[in-house]
Amino acid sequence: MGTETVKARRKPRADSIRNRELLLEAAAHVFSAGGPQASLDAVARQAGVGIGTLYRHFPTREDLFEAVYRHEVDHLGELAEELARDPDPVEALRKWLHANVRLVATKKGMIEAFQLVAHGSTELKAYSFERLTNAIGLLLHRGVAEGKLRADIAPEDLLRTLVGIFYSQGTADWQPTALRLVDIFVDGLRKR
Amino acid sequence: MGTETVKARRKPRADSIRNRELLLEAAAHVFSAGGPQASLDAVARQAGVGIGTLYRHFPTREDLFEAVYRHEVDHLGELAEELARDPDPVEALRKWLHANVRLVATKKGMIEAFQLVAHGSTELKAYSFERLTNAIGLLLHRGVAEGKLRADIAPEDLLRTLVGIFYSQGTADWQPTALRLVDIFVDGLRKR
DNA sequence: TTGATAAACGGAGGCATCCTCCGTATAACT
DNA sequence: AGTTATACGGAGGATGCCTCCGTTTATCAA
Repeated sequence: MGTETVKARRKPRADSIRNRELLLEAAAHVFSAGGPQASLDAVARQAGVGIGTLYRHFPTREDLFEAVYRHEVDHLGELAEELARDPDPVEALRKWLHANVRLVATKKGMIEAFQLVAHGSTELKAYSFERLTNAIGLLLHRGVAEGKLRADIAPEDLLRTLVGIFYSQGTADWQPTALRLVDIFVDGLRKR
Repeated sequence: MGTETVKARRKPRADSIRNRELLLEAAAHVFSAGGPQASLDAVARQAGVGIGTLYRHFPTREDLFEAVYRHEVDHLGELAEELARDPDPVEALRKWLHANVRLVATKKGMIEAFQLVAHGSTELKAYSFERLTNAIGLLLHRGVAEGKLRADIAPEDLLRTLVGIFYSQGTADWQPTALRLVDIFVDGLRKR
């Protein structure tokens, strides 16, 4: 009795971690261009790894979708932390929102993939919502503290507005409009 | 000058028309079970025609989706015209709404396909909306004329309510709930 | 360092699906 | 009954899916 049940686990191999990263970047690229039904062989090729490696990391297409999505959300979160050190808080907020527009524009094919996977995982939705809300909160907070932004808007509201701007837009050539709407909105947030 | 520019076109071949119909029915069946990514070979097999015939009628998968959708909408329209001759107008309305629930339930896989194609064709959306609104109007009108139904509801409102009932339902086992909601609603429409 | 070994890698291969192409069949017309 | 426009079927080459396993390599203990 009382045998060692906790296996002393090795730390993950460096190549494994690296390949996972390569795959996520390649997948974002390929799905952006080809939509959700793009070839997984193409993803592996783009990443420069074997197809077996792809399947080991992401057994199903949905697993890959989900991981890519998380990855992108995390990127936005990190970008917010970076921009939080920008000297001009209003400009920082504007930049971050623009990054969102650019992301959605570039990754149009990916969005469809997300809609497919989002149906399943509410956990994923909750995670994204929280992560993005925090990112916005970070940027808003500084602006308010420095007296440059109005204090009466919650991060959730801003996020929902952003989503609304994306959602209401049709397919073609919506990007300039979305950027304009974002600018107008940010301008409205400015404290006079 | 003035040469005959209008070619005297033969009337379409009977087998062509028949095969088209067979394909649409087979497609509804196969997509219902297998979702939007179901094999087109399977559709042709189910219809009992060659794969070449399928591709001649519907060059792309989306063409097939769209045609199947139109076909189903037309079915609902025809059903409404049939039910309009039912002696009991309230019962007729109830039957028609139930047919809608059953359609959506049976053709769950198809719904996903529609969402994919609906993004593209607003023309299709407009067509469906009009056709279904007319169907409802037909059924409502008789009930109102005979003093069996309240007069203060527009066909569009009923259609939107129906869509709402479908949309708000989750995935599993929603059908009984939807039927119950429809019944409650129809009961509410009854003139006391 | 140097094995030992758990962990990860690559890609061949078998099977499914896609879609084109063209020889054959047949319905519509005369 | 003959002609011809039109449609049919399905073989076949290309591509994609996913598993399986022999090979490679990073980690760890000595």
